[in-house]
This record gives sequence, structure tokens and C-alpha cells, in this order.
Amino acid sequence: MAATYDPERIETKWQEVWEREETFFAPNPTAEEPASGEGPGSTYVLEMFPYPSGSAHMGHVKNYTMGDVVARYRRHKGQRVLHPMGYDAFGLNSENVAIQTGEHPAAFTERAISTINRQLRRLGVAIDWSRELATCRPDYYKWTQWLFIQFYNKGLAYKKEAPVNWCPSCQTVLANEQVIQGVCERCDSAVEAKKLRQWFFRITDYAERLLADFDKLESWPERVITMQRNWIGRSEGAEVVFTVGEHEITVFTTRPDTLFGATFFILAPEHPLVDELVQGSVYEAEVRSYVVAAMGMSAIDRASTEKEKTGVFTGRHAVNPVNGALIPIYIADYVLMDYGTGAIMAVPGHDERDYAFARKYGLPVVEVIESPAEFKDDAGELTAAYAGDGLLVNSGRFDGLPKTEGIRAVTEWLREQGKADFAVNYKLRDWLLSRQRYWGCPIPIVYCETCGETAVPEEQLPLLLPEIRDYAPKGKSPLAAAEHWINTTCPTCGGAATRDPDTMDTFVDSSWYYLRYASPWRDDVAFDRAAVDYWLPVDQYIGGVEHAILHLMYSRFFTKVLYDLGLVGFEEPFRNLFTQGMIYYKGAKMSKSKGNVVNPDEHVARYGADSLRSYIMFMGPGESDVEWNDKGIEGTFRFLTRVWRQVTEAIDAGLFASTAPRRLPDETALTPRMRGLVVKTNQVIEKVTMDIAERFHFNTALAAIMELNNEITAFRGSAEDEEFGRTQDEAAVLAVATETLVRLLEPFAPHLGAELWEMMGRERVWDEPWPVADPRFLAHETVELAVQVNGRVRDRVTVPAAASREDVLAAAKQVPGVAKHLDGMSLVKEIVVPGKLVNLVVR
RNA sequence: GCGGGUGUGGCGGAAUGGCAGACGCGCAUGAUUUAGGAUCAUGUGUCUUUGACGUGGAGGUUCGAGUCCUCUCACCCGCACCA
Repeated sequence: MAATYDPERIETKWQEVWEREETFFAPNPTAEEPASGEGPGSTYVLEMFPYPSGSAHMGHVKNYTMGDVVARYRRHKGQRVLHPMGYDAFGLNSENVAIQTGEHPAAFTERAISTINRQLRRLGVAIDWSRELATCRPDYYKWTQWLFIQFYNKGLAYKKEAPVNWCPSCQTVLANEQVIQGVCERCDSAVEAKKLRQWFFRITDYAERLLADFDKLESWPERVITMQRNWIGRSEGAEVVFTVGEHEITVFTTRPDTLFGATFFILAPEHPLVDELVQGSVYEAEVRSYVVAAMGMSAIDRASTEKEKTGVFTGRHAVNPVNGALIPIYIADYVLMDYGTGAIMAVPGHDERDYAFARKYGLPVVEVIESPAEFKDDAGELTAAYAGDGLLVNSGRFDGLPKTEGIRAVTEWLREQGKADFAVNYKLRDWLLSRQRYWGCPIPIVYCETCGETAVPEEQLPLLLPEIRDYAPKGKSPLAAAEHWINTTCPTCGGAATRDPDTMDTFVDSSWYYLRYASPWRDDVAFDRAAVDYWLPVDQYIGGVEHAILHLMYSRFFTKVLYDLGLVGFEEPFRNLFTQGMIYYKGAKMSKSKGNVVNPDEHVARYGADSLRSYIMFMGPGESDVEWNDKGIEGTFRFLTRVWRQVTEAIDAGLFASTAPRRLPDETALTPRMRGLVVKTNQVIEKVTMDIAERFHFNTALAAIMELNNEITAFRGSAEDEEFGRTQDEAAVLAVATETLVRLLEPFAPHLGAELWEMMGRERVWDEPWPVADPRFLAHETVELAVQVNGRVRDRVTVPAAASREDVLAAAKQVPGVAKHLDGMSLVKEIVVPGKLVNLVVR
């Protein structure tokens, strides 16, 4: 009598084996091996590495199980699989803990890392643990600094003073990407504008390639591409020069065709010319107070589209280059300094915002694109801005041209006069990477009074974080107060110098970790080129959609820069991307504050890792959000228990007495009942393979495996005398089906798979080749077709699978439920869908 | 406002334009008589049940629509004064 299913026992047993044997160690290629990772030889499966904030949650379980199923499957397919793990370990969480408790962030972080590490091992994830890394360790951030210096030397990292997003609660600046509708993405505080000198990466130089190279991706979710495309926000148009006294002010517009309708001109409150334009005029006081008010406004208030448009006249006028008209210049806060040039020409007739402003301040509205009647009142006056297509009117020599031709013609005409040119503008801003916080990668730059700004020499890296006592941010980096550290000597002249007090955005750390995995043990290079050439780009990347813009766009940018530096041979880091959905509980995203967190450890303890993994895979398609259900995991546990019983009983009955794989009897020896199980076995192989390899639909793969298990049970039940079939042939069919069941289930429930396989007298299920469906057995010999009359199912008919159309029709017409409906009618049309149905159309 | 997505039993969810509801949960009845979280069998969309109706709603294309097209409603996600 076999033991009952005891997940705890078998799971720890196999985890120890995998650890001891280093089963999932992925060796780098040796010098003799081909350097290229192309083809089926090698594959790189990667899940987004966790941020060690405490312990792993259900989202992690889903993420790492999905990757594990893919990694184990690919190993079965004979590929050498790189499946590493690490920790995104710098960041605010540990630092906030430090502020509260005084514990060093490193100590807290390492503790959180070991917790997550233990949890992942307990889940049985097939990881090459020899490549484990953490971004907060000096052996890693040394190379983050080195990469920063490479960017710096190429002019791609630069410092500038600019209005930046300041989070008053985090006490640090934020990248544009980290501001969500005017609030900090971490803490929801309203972001303030602040003028600071900060480090930036010149990601805008790569805007065009970030857009163009979507073509180089094999399979990414369309919505991620769309989000990035919108974020980059490319618009084509023209830059047009307006003259204001002795000044020339350039505007960007996507609608140069409407230039004749520009009836006023607006500058952003922050525009550098504002002061000078109003200096000494009667308008000065009013303008200045408007500017102060606008700049003091919170980002959310200012950005609100609900808010009524406000502005103030400067008393000055600009010359419209198309007709020499003098148009009044206003200051208005709906014009943003950080898009375009911070100045616009306002065309109220064809821009909603300008229309609202014009109506409020009584400015003229001119129709320059022929607008539909519903945009006008009885007098022909525009009652709303018309932004659609149409022919130019009131535009002098350009009248009658359609919109797109107008754009080209007007721009070309002005270009000849040196007053305009075609231009492309992006919403994307340079990536602000300075953070006024302690727990991050120090910026390897020193400032010398005589030599200026200098990079720390490479041989002095890593530039280590100093020990400090007070982690609390006070509007500037805690490092600024670490005097022994901040004061240094200039590497060039040896004179007094200071270090940069800021640390890097943690997205810098995570923008290259997938490269470090190729050779994390190398202390002389950031990564080993041969190993990178062998493994990368990542064949399958899996993670949450919340990184659609930030991490994924920054990593693409990094890869392109490294490509330009000749450090890597590819321009896109992640060939295929899969974005997983979230796990909800009680209708909401799990979170500590809502008190609806389901702890994975409890379920592992109760049902085992295999049940938890399988249930999470079974809950729904990987990409969709799903609701956790405590009863659901019980059902999955019961299923695994049924499989356990099914297989151990078969073993006890001597089905696997020989250690050689069981072979099917000759096809001619198969009874219909036996053939039925053989066909089911092969169909399920086909289905599971497709679902794992092509569709990422693990829920339906498991459903198919459950069906196979049910079919095996039924087969046994139908062998009346002896439980395991009365003939050798039946036993063989049953053995093959049972063996297949274990192998197909193994990527989901690897411990159960390993244990049952061993009990069957075999070894190392993880190295077994993946089952291949036999095309002879993918279809039954007879098929049951639905027979419809006028589209309604009236009866069914069973015919040989190979029956001709004529035979099928003849049979279909004779079945009673159909004949009844054909009586007295004339047949108009006959449709036969092989293997599916027959539809007879009658009148 | 713009862009994207999703709507199917009591629940999670299945369905290359071809028998809607696979698989699982839950529930019901029965069997075992139950010390282990059970197990096994059968059933389980709705209704006025010889049949009809059913995939948010209304139209359309088609022999045939959950699936394609048009309009519409609800919810979710992203962006949001981007000139």
C-alpha cells in the first residue's frame, strides 16, 4: 500500500536534491562552444526581479511559477536554460525602515532577501542560484557606477538646472515617469515644482529609436507598446518664429495650416522672456503676481483640465509671420514650459483650449479651416473650435488647400523666408536620475574648484556608500551631511573637492541587471561579452504591467546606449514580453492597508507548493486579473491527491514493474476503448504543449491534464474484472497514459512529478524529453457530428472520421430527429464541416 | 477629453465563424459509515420543458455569430491643457 500524498515530505526531499546536485545550474559556454545563443540551443527565461520589502506575496508566486513552467518546459525540450534570480534591493522602503528603527538599510535588506530567497526555494522554482545578485551590494553597484561613467563620457549623462518634480513627503525629486496625475507614484503626495541642479540621462536622444525599434520585438503586448508610444508622444509639425520687438520667439505647432487664424500669442509663466517683456510697463505688477500664483500652484491644480483657463495680458504684441498682423501676448498657465518651446500661437477657431481662452478674454476668433455648420451659429460665427479636416479659408494664397497640404505649403513658404521649419516634438523628457536619498547607488562624480566636474576614476570604483547615523531626508541627501565622505580630493589635481551628495534612481540599477546575470561573478567587467552574446537577449521576460513604461522603457534605452558603445550586440533586451495580471482578494488588490493579504506561506504549509503553484496557474489566463478563492486551492489539492492515488495504485498493481518506458501495442490491436484513451493522451499532449509554448494559457493546460486524469479513471473503471485492465495491451495503454499524465503535470507540480517518476522506477524527470503527440492518434476513428436544420441542432450522427461528404449527408438525412424536419420541405443548401457538423438549409 | 481593454451559469473561467458553458469551485441526491482538509457515483444555464430562450443592450453580415461589422450601455486600465 502506497503512502498518502504528503506534499511537505516530498517537496523538501526534492528541493534538497536540486540544491545538492545544483540541478538548475546553467553553465556558460566554453571557448569551444559557439558564441551565439541563436537557435534551440540556449534560452533565457527571466521574471522581473523582486523588490525585497519583506516577504514574497501572491503576485510573486504567480510571476515566478509562470517563469518556472516555461523554464522547465524548455529544459524538457532540450534547451540549455538560463533562469536566474536577484533582488532590486536599493530603494525607499528599506530606508524608511531605517529612519524609523535606526537599523542599517543593508541589514534590513539582506534579511528581507533571505526571507524571499527561502520562500522561492520552498516553491521549488528551478533557479540557477549561483547567479543570484542584489543591486545594493558593492560588487553590483560598482558596475552601475561604471555604466554611469560610460554614459557620462558619451555626453549622455549631464547635469542641468531645471524645474523638477519634488515630492515633499519622500523629500526627493522624481522622474516624470514617477509622477502620476500630479502625485508621487509611491506615496500619493502632491508633487511640487522646484528648481534644482540635477543629473539627467539623455533619453530624448533615443526617442526616435525607442519608437522605431518596436519592430525589432518578437512578441510584446500591444498595450505596452501603445503606452510607451504615447509616453514618447511624437508629434510632427513646424517651428515658427514670431517677432516681438527685438526678440524672436519660436513656437512649435502641429497646425501651421492655421497660422492665419492665430489671433493671440501665449507664453508659459516660466518663460524666460516674461520678465523682460513687461519690465517697467503698467502691466508688470499684474503679470508678476500671476506668474507667482501660477508657479506656486500644485501640479495637480495646475494640470486640471476642469479648471477655467486663466491668463493675463502683457501689453506686448507679436508679429504673425504669415500676415504681419500684431497679435497680443498673454501669459497663461495652460501653456507648459516643458513641452515645445513654452510659447504657443493661439488659434481659437481650431483649438478647444484657445477657443475657451478667447471667449473668456474677448479675443477674436477667425475661421481658417472650413468648418461644418454645427460648429457655427446663424451668423456664421464659430461656436466651438473645429479641429477636424477641411479646406483652408481666410488664408490668402493658401485658400482652398486641404489641411495636410496646407501644413506642408505654409511651412515650406515660411521656410523660404527663414521663419519656419518642419519639426518633430516629443512629450518624452530626459530621465532625471538624481535622488536626495541615502539607500541608492552613489553618483561617481566629484566637483573640484579648479578642475570642475570629474568622474571618479574607474580603478577607484566602487564608490562605497558611507556609514551614517541619521537617514532622515531634510530636503537634501543625507550623504551631504557625511563630511568625511562628501569632502574628498580631486582625482585630477589632488586639490579639495566634494562628492555628489545624491544617489541614483533605483530604475538605473534595474536597467541592466539582466546583463549582469550572464556573468555575475566577474569582478573585472560589468558583464562577460561572450556570455552575453550566448544568452541574450532575454527570450522570455515576464512581469507586471505596472512596469510598462518605467522599467521597460529605461531598459530598452540602456540597451541601445550599450549597443552604441559597442558593449552588446543587440538593441532590444527583451525579445518576448508577457505581462501578468494581478491577484485580487475580496474585490481589491491585496495590500497590507486593506488587510486583504493572502499569505503564500500559509498555503504552502497547508497544501504544499505544488498545490499553490498549480492553483495559481489554474485560476485564469496569466495575463488577466483574477480573484483568489480559498476553496479553489483546495480543489487543486484534491486534484493532485487524485493524481497521486491514481499513479501510486497503478505502480502498486505492477504497471511499471519494468523500468523501460512502456510501449503501446500495435495499432491494429487497439480496441475502440483502448484507442479512445490513446487518442485522449495524444490530444492532451498536443493541447498542453500548445498552451505552454504558444499561448501562455496555463489554466487550459491544467484543465486538459485534469481531463486526462478523469479519462484514465474512467478507463480503469470500465475494466470490470481486473482493476488495471484485463490484458497486457490494456495495461500498456494505461501505463503510457499514466506516465504521460505525470510528465505533463510536472512543470506545474515539479515535486509531485519527481516523486511519482522515481516511484515508477525512473530517474530525473526534469531531464526527460517532453512528450510528443503521435499524429496517428490525434483523431478518433469515428466522429459524432451535430446535424442542424436551418441552423438548429436537431440530432446527432456518428460517422467514420474519413467518411466522404456524400456519405455524411446521406447519414445525416436519415437520423430521426432530422428526417422529421426535412419532411415536406425542399433542400436549398447543404453544409458539411468535417468533424464538426452538418447544416441542412430547407424551405 | 484621448487611447486601450473587458462584459458568458451561483463563482473562477472554456470555446481556429460550426453542438455555448470544457475544467474546477459551489450546490443537490445517493453510496460508503466518515479520524484525518474525506472519498466515490449521479445531477446541476433559464423557463410556462414533445419545446423554447439564453454570452451587457439594439441592429447588421452569414446556411450558421460569444466570436466579424455598426451603434449603445457599464466597468477597468493608461495618458491627460502635449499646442
